[in-house]
Amino acid sequence: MSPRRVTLADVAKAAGVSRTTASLVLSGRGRELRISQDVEQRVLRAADELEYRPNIVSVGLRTGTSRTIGFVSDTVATSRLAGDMIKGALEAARDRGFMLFIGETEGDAELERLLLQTMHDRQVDGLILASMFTRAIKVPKAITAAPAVLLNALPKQPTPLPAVLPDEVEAGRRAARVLLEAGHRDGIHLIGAGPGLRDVPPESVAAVERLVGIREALGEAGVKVAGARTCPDWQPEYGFAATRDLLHTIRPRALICFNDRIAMGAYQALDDAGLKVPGDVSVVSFDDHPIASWIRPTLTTVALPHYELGRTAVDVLFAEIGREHADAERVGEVHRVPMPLRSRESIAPPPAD
Amino acid sequence: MSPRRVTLADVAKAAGVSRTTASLVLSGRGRELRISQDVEQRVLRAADELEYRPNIVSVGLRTGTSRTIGFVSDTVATSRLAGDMIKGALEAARDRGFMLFIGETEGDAELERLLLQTMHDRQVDGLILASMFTRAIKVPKAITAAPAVLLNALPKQPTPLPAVLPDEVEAGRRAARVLLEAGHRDGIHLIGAGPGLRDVPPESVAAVERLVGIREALGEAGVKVAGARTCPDWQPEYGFAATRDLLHTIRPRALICFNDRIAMGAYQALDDAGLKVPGDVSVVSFDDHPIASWIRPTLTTVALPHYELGRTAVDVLFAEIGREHADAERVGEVHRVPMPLRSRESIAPPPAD
DNA sequence: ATCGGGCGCTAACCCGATTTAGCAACGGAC
DNA sequence: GTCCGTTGCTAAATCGGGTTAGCGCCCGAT
Repeated sequence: MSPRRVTLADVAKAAGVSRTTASLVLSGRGRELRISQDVEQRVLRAADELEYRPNIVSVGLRTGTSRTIGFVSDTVATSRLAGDMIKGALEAARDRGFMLFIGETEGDAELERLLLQTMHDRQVDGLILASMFTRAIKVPKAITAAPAVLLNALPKQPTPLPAVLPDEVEAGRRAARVLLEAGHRDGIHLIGAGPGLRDVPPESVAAVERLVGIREALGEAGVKVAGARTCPDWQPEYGFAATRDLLHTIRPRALICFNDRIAMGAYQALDDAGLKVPGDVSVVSFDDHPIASWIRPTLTTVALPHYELGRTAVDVLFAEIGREHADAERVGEVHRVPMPLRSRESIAPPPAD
Repeated sequence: MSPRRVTLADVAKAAGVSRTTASLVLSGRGRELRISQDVEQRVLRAADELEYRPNIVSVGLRTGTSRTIGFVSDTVATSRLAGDMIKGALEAARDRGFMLFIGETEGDAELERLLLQTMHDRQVDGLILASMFTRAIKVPKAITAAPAVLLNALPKQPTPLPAVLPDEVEAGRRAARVLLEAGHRDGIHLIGAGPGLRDVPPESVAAVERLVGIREALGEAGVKVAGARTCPDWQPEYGFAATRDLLHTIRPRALICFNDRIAMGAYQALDDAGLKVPGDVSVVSFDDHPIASWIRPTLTTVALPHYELGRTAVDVLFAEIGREHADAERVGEVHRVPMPLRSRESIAPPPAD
């Protein structure tokens, strides 16, 4: 159907030189290997006229490199939350002329093994092992065959793999400070986790770290958390239930919700109770999910920098690929990506009594 | 760092046969080419013991096939809406031992050209050209080098490429019928598009087709659309504004919103006006965006079958790959994937006057 | 004894590039 | 005139498989 691809041999013939010479010129090593200007020009012109493009599969076979990286996740591509992570990785890879293989394991270890194998069969130059939610994962043994980076995940056992994560602790501080700066000192309640560092959903690294940051910032200001309700899952209905229950006992001045979906549930409960955001109650949250700008009033939230996370993972991976010798003893550094604050309408000074 | 991969030569040596023989046995052609049981067993055992896995890059070079398909979209991976499309494609491809290259063009034709080229350089066996929103696209010339399928997109000019699309017309009928079945005959208003077929956002195929279906189903029942408001963009704020304006003039009995984000805005406007869903006003919508089950009352909506769309695209693509000769004269069929109704709480019989 | 034919396997070429080793031609020094 | 060093290029091996053509062997038939 399509005309045969132009190969290096075609270019060489058109330029009247050997394949070797054509290869040398096109790989830029012509100068150092004393190819004459004349020949160089002929090769370049021929390649240009024939619209020659090297067959990457062939190069891959010879050099063992494929200009491809594998992006393996539990459910990142799928989940609508972290699509930007892929986008960041995609663009960073593209900047270097690399393509991305995408694979999903859905948490299945066997599937993960198979997927990593398939990627190695295709000679990927590196791997990004991503998790939808920040959490500690068991690093599969099969991964050691190529440079790799953990994205949004921490290794359960120490490994030489670097990890890229959002700076959740600083995010927690940031959320707390927003309230402090608006003048809040009393009646600050947490919805989703806390008050203790063990009162968190299982496996949620983000919960613990956000909590640490919140308590740190409030503590420095001499402010105490007035109360906290955990949610078994960070979904709107649990945020709604937790807030409704809270309102039965007390009237808060401000809520720190552990994510935007919880905040959405909280909005509904506040609305039911006839309380206005932010006039009666200020709300700050985390993630910057799209709904944060859809609900009314729009929600102030500390954003998960998905795009930057993806980009950073690729950058770190390329540093890893560039590294000469993998040192099995080395413990991978942890790169923290800042979580920016998105200031919107849900915060006001506390109501005068 | 990692020990060298086991190659076919290693297996052959371990089994005490030639590479040819090993290749024949492992590709299953041993029987027809009269390899003895004994040798066959030796080769299989050696391959097993050495954990031999064929190098797909090498196979690709020889056979011109890469067991890989390219998924090129404007912003599908990115956008949180259609991640399931990728998931469906991913799983369907995996079922056949294929991997997915992901690429995004962001609507840039030059980027698209480059991306398709890069994919061809990697010998992809087929391409899926996907669009975030259903729309007519200009099919790039570069695509003809491999079998391809349009996903969620229609070609502007006739092409031999098949297309996979959601069945929006039937979805429109379905939405209308839900209201009819609940007893609604009057006061049905459209938010987002209509009443005329030209009253739609630019380039939106979905709007036109949904509208066709809605008018068809209502028409068959002898019911007239009471009114309609277009929205320049299908976002919550426009749905809110359109509904608020509508409520200034009239009190509707039911709303057909053209997507869930518009419906979310409509909910807010109804709430502001003190109207209850579904007691005062029933609401039906399209897409089954996650918020449809987050807002209260939960929203009845006709779902975009993203997962199925992705799967179907891959299935159609494989049929295309299997096809012997590409017939340039053929006009690609259009495959319509049903949009299922998600019945929730937002519909009730019209209030008794 | 010779020939023909089926059986069981392998040598050798191919895919499209990179890379190593080395060859021919030329010029200058002795 | 010989030797040596440069210059400018190429033959050939290589990556890891798939595939074609055909080789040796044994057996039965002539």
